[in-house]
Amino acid sequence: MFDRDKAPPGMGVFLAKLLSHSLLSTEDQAAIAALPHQTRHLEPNAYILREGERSDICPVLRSGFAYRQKTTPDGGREIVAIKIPGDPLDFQSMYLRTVDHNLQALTAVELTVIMISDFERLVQARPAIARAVMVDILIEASIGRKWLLNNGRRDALARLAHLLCELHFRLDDTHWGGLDVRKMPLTQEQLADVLGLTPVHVNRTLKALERSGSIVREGRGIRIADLDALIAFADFSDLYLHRDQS
Amino acid sequence: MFDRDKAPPGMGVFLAKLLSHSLLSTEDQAAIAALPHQTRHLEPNAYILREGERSDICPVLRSGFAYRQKTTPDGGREIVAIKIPGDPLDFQSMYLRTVDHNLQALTAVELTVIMISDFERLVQARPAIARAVMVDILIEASIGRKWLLNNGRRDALARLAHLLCELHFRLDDTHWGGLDVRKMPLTQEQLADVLGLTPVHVNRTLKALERSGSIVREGRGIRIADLDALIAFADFSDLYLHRDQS
DNA sequence: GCTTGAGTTTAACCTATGTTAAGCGTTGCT
DNA sequence: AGCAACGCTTAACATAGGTTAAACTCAAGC
Repeated sequence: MFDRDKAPPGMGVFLAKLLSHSLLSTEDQAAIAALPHQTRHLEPNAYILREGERSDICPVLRSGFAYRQKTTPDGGREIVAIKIPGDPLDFQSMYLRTVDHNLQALTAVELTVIMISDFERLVQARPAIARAVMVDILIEASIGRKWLLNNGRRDALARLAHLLCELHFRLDDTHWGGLDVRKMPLTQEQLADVLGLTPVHVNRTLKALERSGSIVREGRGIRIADLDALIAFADFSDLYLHRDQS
Repeated sequence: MFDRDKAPPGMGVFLAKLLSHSLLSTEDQAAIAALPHQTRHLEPNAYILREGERSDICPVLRSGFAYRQKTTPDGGREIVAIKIPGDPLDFQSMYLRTVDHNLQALTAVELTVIMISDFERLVQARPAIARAVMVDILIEASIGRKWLLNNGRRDALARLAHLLCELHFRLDDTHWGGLDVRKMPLTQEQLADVLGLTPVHVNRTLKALERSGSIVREGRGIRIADLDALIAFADFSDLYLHRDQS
């Protein structure tokens, strides 16, 4: 799904992501591109942030996937957000003292790491960038509300279909070509942790979706075979993704 | 729980709320207090915002309770946020074109209504206020993540106990004295819509909590009788409320 | 080309929560 | 006072999804 070699250098994907929902002047864009930053590579499941920590970096996902996760004391885990290439991973620490969830690499990952202090200066100097940050945060919150609705009130089939639709459209936006690909980044166990189900039931539900013809599974990958059918199962509408801010 | 007559006039509760998590200079506070605004009274269940709408107002909850709500086409409803006196109800429309959920009065409600354009001017002129807005938004998002964890991975008892703890501490912050009161604002049906359960099961679970001695029910109200027990059931920690930004 | 281990699949059985439906307060209205 | 209406309670029954456990697949390393 994601080809590391094709990732634009430096801030490229990040800029593309911000531009997908916000307008930024050439100067704003140049200011972002000029930010001092480091690149970091992480293995799958490596922690980027831990709950309770304080963070002074602003990591951006240059390639690969990541997720936010919270756990219960008895070992339950819930994935509360999935982040795709281009996504900023933590604006929150600019404003709140402690991190309230764990942030982990889902796949092998390349991070662009900016110092919070540098980014803060940028945000203070450039209202359009401050605005883009807000928009990004608000869209993630909107996705969270949608997940809350789905996990609370829809059955396993609808939830799974909805998640696949969401990933499809989100990947579409940043021009990675949607989810019709070999490399589904989530294992069935991780899908279960997103949807609030067990891996066993995710397996059953995937089979049901496949039987319906809306998806095809190729090895461990999932390909959307009939997006309209999937949208129907999910009652999917992309309103909550706020893809229309231009 | 809330006594309308004791509400400070104008922007009082709103200021108190912002000050509970952010530092604002006397000038910032004065600028907020000086904002042109209207007062509106609404009946329980009245809509404040509807999904799909565009909004040009920034409503603040001066008294009473409100909730954000989303529905499925087959009539399922999920409450995705509960707002208490002092809470700003919609900063989002300053940044996003359309509203992605419904916002309704839970009880009878007094709103302080500011024009978005006025508030926007304030935010642009005063970085500390912009910051306070961000903090408020981020804390709501953090609460959403916690709900996602609870609804996905904990049983009915833990979820209900957790919600009661949360309301207790949130009401504590804005000095309404916590939740040991006669007037629980949520009906059992509404509790069910928060927790992703059915009203029948909420009833069973309330009885179980009462049998355990951690709560006492007086008429339709709930009083917390043993906060520590409730905290234990819920595995509650207030970290996610970010009550420590001072 | 064998082994290993992570991930998937399947099956049999279990339970927390949902469903339906009826009866029971309170509260507020006339 | 009497009556709606809304919310609460209870019970009997149903089921989506959980649990456990074993077997299977297949890519990666040796």
